Amino acid sequence: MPGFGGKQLEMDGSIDDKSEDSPSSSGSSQPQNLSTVVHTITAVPTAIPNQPVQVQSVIQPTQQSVIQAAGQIQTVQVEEDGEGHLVRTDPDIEKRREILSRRPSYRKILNELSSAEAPGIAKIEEDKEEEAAITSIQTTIPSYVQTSGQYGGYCIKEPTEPPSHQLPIIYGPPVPLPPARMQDSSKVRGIGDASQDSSSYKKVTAGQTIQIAAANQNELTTQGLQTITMTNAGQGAVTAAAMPAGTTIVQYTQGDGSQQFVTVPVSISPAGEVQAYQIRAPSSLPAGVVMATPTGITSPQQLAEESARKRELRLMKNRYKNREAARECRRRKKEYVKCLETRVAVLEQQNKTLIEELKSLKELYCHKAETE
DNA sequence: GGTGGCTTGCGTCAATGGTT
DNA sequence: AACCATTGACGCAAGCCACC
Repeated sequence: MPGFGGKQLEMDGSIDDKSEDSPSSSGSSQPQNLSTVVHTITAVPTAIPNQPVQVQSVIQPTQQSVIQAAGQIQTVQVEEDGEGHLVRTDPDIEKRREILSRRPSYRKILNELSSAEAPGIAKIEEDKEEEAAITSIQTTIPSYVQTSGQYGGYCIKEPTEPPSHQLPIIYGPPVPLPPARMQDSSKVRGIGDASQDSSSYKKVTAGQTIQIAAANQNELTTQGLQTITMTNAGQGAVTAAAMPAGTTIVQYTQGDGSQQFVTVPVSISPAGEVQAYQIRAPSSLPAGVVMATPTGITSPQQLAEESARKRELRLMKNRYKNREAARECRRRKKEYVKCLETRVAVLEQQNKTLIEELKSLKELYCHKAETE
């Protein structure tokens, strides 16, 4: 961190470099979120021992500024000029202001701390290379496809971290599992949170017929879906679970035997018929996820259902990535907290040392005064 | 043993700001 | 505008510990 090793102020860089009484004379050029300037005044001795203090005169508490902006504290160097003014010596003030205008991230903060502070503190690493090398995700076949048992749903195993562009995302409804399998419930996630009402999910048992008709047959042969062949109910491989808001997850088997799922807004008639929908695979969706768009939506209810379906699709898309992101975020946060704790320990130790030094100097002074 | 409180970690969603 | 990265908030589950 720039400024370590010298007399430091924790501030946002908005100290006026020369003005006497109006430290905010440069405020007009500051980002708007720096408006909450705290004119608390304190000095922070450097955390790095053996570094020369650059300010010769003792800076009184009233001459120092701590300015917090957007939750981020920046440390800069200042020196006192001959007239008792604080003069900032940090050369790239503008850069700092730019940085401060952004939302702080644990990665940035910790990296700044690490780069300038203790060499022992490791930087938060960028994305590891091995993550890009992982290419597959294990999936298990839905239990209600594998067996004719009473429990529907399927498990998703994620032993590795596939890159998003290769992720064959497979989603499914919440799974009511027998007690013996509930021990693994943390790995069983479906569309919607487990906390959501699963009563609206229903299983279409083998033997029922589900027809999904494409408005344009070419729609099924675009965007990498050339190999799709639906297995029909006669093979017992087509299942559907009605989602909230009238959408439905349809699972089917491709020609190569792999499982695929389609979310469609479906109203299944008592006769088991399904309305016709366009099926397409937008490029924005991960591999393995196709989107079905109902044709001729007119009523507000249908619009609401459509928006709910779109929302679910969006959440589907983001779920896996965000899971990984949350892990990383938590890891960075922990590292950041550890770093802060280390820094606190260093500063406490230094404070002790300074107090001792002050004591001995006082004693020396008193002793000298007595002898004179 | 079992029960309740606490901590920790995880997955998910939403909000926000940056990037393309 | 759409997409992406980051992070706070929330709920849940598991582990731990003290207490009964």
